[in-house]
Amino acid sequence: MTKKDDFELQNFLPYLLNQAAEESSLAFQNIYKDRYGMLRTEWRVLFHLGIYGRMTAKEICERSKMHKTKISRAVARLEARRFLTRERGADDRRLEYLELTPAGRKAYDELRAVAMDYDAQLAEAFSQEEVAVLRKLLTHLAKL
Amino acid sequence: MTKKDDFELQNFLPYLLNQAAEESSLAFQNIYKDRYGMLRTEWRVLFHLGIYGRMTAKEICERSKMHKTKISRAVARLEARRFLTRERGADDRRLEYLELTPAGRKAYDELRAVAMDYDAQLAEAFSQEEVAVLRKLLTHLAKL
DNA sequence: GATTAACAGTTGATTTTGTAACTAACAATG
DNA sequence: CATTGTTAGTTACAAAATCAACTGTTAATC
Repeated sequence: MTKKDDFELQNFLPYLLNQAAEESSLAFQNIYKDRYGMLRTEWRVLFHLGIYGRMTAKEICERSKMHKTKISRAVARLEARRFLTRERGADDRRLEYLELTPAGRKAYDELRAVAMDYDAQLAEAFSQEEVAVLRKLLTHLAKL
Repeated sequence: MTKKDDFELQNFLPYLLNQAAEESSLAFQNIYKDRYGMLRTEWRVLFHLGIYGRMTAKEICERSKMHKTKISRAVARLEARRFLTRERGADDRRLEYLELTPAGRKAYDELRAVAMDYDAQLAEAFSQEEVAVLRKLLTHLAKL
């Protein structure tokens, strides 16, 4: 209850990031979960494919830092819903190229709109410059 | 592989936050897990008590947005390690006031140092102003 | 003051995740 | 071209998360 260290809280970046991510995910989740019944892992995979287009699970793994089994299962669920297709690599048959179906892209577009709404709220509370800095640093931290 | 939407990625704040939080947690985890054998939920509870001092599980729940069962179990583990003590509220016996023991505070102090090292790395890559903006906005997003 | 509702926290059942061991495909070395 | 190693992805099992139902306590209403 009594604040002991308030100032220093600002210095705990891993803590702050977790707090902020959890908070935003919950808010975002309230919308997409009811409407799309999609788990966090699933929309993250969907976003990767939507943003970058056709790619393999390995590539999603490297970019997202998600565990490969998590991706494997999210891909299976998204495939079951006909949101993506898999295609074995012609010259390397270990690889599976993933690509959104039209239905998958539609879901992505809708979720993208939700995410952009969420972003728009930020713009109201902060200056353009501040939001730009936030995005720049987050992008760096996420090592995209 | 082919980028389709690169520009728009910057707009997906919930996505970016998750990426950044996951990445930073993994880096942070490599240090604290081996050294302290502590789970993410546990250090988050520890941080709350370290930062704010004595408080109830309910308050941690509200601030952290973590699920109350997660907190309940993290508290039990931290208590088993003698990192905190519980005390029933005198006038409301439903409440349990949690407080770090000296050992708990020691662990917190050490983890805080790790977190601050992590932060220091950021300072090398970005200007003071940028980092300040990042912290300000994350604090706002986390609704502390 | 008895009864019903609300709240703090825990426990148990189910779901999701992580770890490690596996399959299948390719690459490198002898 | 056989053997050994490596890589992409899956699966089995163990750990941890969520959800719902529970205990014990306080507050509200009759």
